[in-house]
Amino acid sequence: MPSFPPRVFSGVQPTGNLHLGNYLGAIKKFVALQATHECIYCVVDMHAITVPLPPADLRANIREVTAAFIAAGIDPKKHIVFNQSQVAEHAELAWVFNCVARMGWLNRMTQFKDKAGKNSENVSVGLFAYPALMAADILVYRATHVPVGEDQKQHLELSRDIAQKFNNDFADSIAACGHGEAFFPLPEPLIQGPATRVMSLRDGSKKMSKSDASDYSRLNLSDDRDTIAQKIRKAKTDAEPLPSELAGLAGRPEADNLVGIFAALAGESKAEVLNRFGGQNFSGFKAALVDVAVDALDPIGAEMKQLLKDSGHLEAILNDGAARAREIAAPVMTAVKDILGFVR
RNA sequence: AGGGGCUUAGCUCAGCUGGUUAGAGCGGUGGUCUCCAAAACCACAGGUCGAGAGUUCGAAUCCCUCAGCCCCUGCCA
Repeated sequence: MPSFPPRVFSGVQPTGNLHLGNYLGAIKKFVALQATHECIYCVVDMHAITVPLPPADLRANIREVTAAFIAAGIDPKKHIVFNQSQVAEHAELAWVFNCVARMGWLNRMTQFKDKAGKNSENVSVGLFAYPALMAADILVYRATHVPVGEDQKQHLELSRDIAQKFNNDFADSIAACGHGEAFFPLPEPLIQGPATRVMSLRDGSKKMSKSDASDYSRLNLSDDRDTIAQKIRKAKTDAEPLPSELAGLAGRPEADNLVGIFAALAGESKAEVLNRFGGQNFSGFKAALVDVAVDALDPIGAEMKQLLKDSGHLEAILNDGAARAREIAAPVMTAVKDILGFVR
């Protein structure tokens, strides 16, 4: 396998309010990677329409995710921030990958099975083909590293399968076109730091989700400080005081979750947090948690509000990012056409 | 395309042969309780009954048209 220059790609779907899970699980990591990698961060609006979404909502959500990227500290000048639909090469390569991927591979995707549920006959073809578009998102930049959460790992593995099958099926043509042994890298997951799986504030066994019926289940990036405080105060706990040791969190999902959130926001380990709060009541711990949560989230929310006031500025950022993304994607797509045998 | 079935609260569904302010469970919101929560209890909110037209004193319920979805049988590629 030849080596490819390192490049990070990741995307966030503009499908609803961004919450703490999105921030700790993705955006915060995107920010950190800027220091060490060339990064491309994409608002994947084409993925958002695999499920019904009113156009006005989609438009607003794209701006919101963009604002969150910037507010959280992503630098759109040094790196690339854009929305997917502006770079047609994503769709173009996705079609090619639809023809590389096998039905059987996609049938195994647990996220599809979850989302489709018993309505599997009634969901869009796009939802089924989603992983092929995701593979195209990554590989149209020949990205080598993808920061993903646990839930996206299976999709990334599929991207690797697609890249490998493409390299394999067209090996002769790839070599003949002067690309050596492999045209696409096999993108690797970047799962760094403690696994920050943020759970619902109402049920420690469920992931924090934008679709939960109760807004008390999540901390939104747009929540003001009073809302953050109220949600934490109402968060589910249990009857015991906090343990002093990590082992004491076993079987206590809600306590574990709150400690995990505290640790992630304060930049400490869970053990350090327990060292400090072990033996204390929840009311005291929650008060401290409100402080760290407000310190971490309120500035981002405030900056987002500012940015959202000027949609022209946000669009300029997206347009500029799209133009620079296209410069990378277009030659890759041209090479793919040559490899496949398309006449141009 | 033809035949059959379905469409009632956020979700799952009741509403018999037309009759007063359309219900339940779950979920949601508020309250009591609790170190904060949970559980429990109390209260509240939310539906133009898929859309439109019609019969009738009166339609979720009957007739017609349309749409969406599901199943079966075909047709085209």
